[in-house]
Amino acid sequence: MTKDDTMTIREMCDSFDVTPRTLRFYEAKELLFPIREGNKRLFTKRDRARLKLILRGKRFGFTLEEIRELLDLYHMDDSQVTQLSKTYDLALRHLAEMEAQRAELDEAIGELKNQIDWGAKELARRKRNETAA
Amino acid sequence: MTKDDTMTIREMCDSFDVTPRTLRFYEAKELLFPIREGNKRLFTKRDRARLKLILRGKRFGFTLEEIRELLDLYHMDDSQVTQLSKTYDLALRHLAEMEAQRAELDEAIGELKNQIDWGAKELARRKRNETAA
DNA sequence: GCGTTACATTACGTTAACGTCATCTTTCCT
DNA sequence: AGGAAAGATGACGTTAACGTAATGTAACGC
Repeated sequence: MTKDDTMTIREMCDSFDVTPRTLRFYEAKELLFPIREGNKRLFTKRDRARLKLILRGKRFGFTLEEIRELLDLYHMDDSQVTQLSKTYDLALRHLAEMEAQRAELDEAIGELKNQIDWGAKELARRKRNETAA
Repeated sequence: MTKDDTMTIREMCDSFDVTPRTLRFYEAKELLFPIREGNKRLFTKRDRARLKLILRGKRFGFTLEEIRELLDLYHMDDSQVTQLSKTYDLALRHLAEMEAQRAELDEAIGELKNQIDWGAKELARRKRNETAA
């Protein structure tokens, strides 16, 4: 990482385990805004923060478009505050969605554990029978 | 639902809020196994249980292929127990993945709440300034 | 000087998960 | 009988999120 706190595309790829194509794609979709030095991209701290959120959002099953809208909340400067309340509503909806997701995840984990217990017993039973035979 | 506990494709669609195309697609992918009466599909209780799990899995971001493998654990009869330990391992991996997902989800919810609080304060500040002006 | 990286742009290809016709039976109603 | 209604099959279309190949250029090592 250079002294001016920017990273090349390769450094970004190594840090976040993504391909160059992905970063260029995200720029085209206006999720990232690397500055240019000549024609080379330089990714700022802001880009890195955004990318972290993008990758997290993806793991939760949000689309890039949904993520793009949410990112505005995290990186809003004074000049954009006009849109704040709209974004604020969006964030609340996402929060509700995520908490519902967590509730269902808890339930699913419980059920899966039950099945695994059943599987464990089943394995034990088979072993007994083998030994007995 | 008929007396023999089966449902037509339409009843399934209404119950689970999916399209006929989706159910036929899942059958083609061997996720569901409706029986046939003439050429009409009849979905059993087992199909309904599987569909519920399929839709849940999708909400958690699993692919249909991943889900298909997991379904075997939930619907294993004695004749299939040979593959049990393989499926058991798979289930354990999925469980680990889901618990990791929950941990990250908790963190993300926390951060999002912070941002929302910031947004709420920002809105309040703007309102004060408007009133003051 | 010049070859090898490192990066760029352009453009066509790919996979998953269905959507959307178009065209046929089967069945039920009047 | 005859015409909707429900369901089936087959095939092509669509979107998201990149992959991949072709081609071009700028800087760096020796």
